[in-house]
Amino acid sequence: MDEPRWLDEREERAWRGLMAMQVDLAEFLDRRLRTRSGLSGADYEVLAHLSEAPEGCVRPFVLGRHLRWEKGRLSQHLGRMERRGLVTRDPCPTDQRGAIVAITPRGRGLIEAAAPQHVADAREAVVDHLTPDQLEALAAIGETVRARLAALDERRAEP
Amino acid sequence: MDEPRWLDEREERAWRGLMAMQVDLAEFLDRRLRTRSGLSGADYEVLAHLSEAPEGCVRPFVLGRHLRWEKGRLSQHLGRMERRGLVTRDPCPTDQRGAIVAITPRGRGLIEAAAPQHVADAREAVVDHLTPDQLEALAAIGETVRARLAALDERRAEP
DNA sequence: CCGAGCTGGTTCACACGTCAACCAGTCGCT
DNA sequence: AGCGACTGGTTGACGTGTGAACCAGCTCGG
Repeated sequence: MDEPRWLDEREERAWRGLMAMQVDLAEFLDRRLRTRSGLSGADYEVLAHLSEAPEGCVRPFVLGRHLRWEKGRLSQHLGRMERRGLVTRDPCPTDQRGAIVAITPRGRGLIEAAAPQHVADAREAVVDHLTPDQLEALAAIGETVRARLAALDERRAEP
Repeated sequence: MDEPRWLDEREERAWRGLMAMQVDLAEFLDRRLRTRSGLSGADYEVLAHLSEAPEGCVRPFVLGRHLRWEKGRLSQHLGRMERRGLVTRDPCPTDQRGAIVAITPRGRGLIEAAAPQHVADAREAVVDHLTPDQLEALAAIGETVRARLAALDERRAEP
């Protein structure tokens, strides 16, 4: 276990580049979203899902599965969004313990205004400045890494 | 402004891949660090910088510049780290208003144990599973994106 | 039909980040 | 020397994420 195998120069550049890009990009996107639309990244994801759902309403646990959020987080975030009038929560008629979240007109208005802006941000920061080859490479890398992480997660789940 | 220009399929794959990888990877690294070393990502970065400094001590504002953290954040985080005995804060002899942060033996022990683990995590999740070409591509992409973000930031700074 | 266990949700305590206000010490200009 | 601007740092309010405890309703085997 005391055989570190440090990164060589190429690996170091790639790794540091990835980490730095990750931080800067997340910060940029979140700030843009927040200042232009008054939404956080989390708000955006919730509203995006909700706006695509038929009738604009979903059971929270379904939302949680898609977003891969813990239920506590989701519950709290929905509470805040409800307070801001982006979303409503009503008791579910078919399951007495459950709820049903619906997007409000206000929420829909915000997400519909925010979405094109967000895409423009993605273009401005990343997409429009990479070559087709780089886009392909990025997609492949994302694929690979996510597969690795999923495998590592599974192995942890069933010892 | 109502000309969205949505992403085509290639762009969409790359963008979604990047976003998903970003979330999963951050979560993975942070969890590994936390469960194996009891350190958060933020702790790790602070201790890494401190352990590389001569004498193991630095002025907070220097630390802040390198990490690109806001000063409030840094101050609070150092407070928490001090409470946990990872770090000490003493008044600076040459500047009466300032402080000087030093890593404790306990902090040094933790970071020295954590660092090889962290590199191993980086390998396990990413580095070891990409080809040299992909590593090059990743470095170049990171470079490009960071340059873009820096340019966008500058433009905001001086209208 | 009834109790054990599961599931959907909420809540609490805590760690963390941002922003703005604030304080004291330092610097620069006259 | 003195005053205003700047700088290093702390603090408080608030939004957000994690983990665990908790509760009510559902479900399934005996």
